[in-house]
Amino acid sequence: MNSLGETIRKLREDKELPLRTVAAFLDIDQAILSKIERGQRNANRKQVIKLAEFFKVKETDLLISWLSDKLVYEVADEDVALKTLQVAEEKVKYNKTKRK
Amino acid sequence: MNSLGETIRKLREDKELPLRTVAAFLDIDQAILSKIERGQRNANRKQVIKLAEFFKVKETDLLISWLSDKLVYEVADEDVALKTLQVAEEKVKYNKTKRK
DNA sequence: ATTTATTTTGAATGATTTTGTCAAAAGTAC
DNA sequence: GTACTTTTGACAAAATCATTCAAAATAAAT
Repeated sequence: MNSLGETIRKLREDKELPLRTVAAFLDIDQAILSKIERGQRNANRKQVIKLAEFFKVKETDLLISWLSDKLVYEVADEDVALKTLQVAEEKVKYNKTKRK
Repeated sequence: MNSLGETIRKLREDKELPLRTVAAFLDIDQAILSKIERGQRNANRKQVIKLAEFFKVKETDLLISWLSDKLVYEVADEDVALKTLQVAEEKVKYNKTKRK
């Protein structure tokens, strides 16, 4: 249930790699990676995919972690956060059946 | 389970009001309202609140509808959409307990 | 069917947000 | 202390988003 940032920081530290190394692989400045790891910046899809490749973890897992972070952020200061997520879920389910 | 746009279009048509009238109340161009009703543009919070006032419906209901639309949009083309929403839900729940 | 009212579209513009770079400051380990 | 890593914040470029406007399309009324 960790954020993407926490997840990749742990992966990186377990391998004892500096930000520099991972950032180079992603082709971004290490400052950005630092911010991503601490949840100060959002990664983009390409970066998430490359991170999965780099750390050899399931791409889908990382994508879900990343996307759900974005959703949580979007409803963060709403007291209707939970309700909103539940309604969104129903809408997605409904769209699924509807589409063809 | 309707989108915000569908909801307010119905409200407006039931009262047989032109876009112009509602748009004037919101202090926006009618073109924008037209787009909002058809889901081509996102409303902002202030507009949603004014819409609730105008149509005399529960502000919270409209806000949830609006916010959930945004979430659905964000995960729309993901095949992990549902999973993502569920994970987001867990994260929100977790944050709730954590935050004192 | 012509006129009138309403709605939709899209191009242009402006504002805001996002994304990134860089260099200096802060922190860690030796 | 020095060397290395991480964090910070100012700044610029790019991308996204909101808005306006006028014209085109649609619908309604007579």
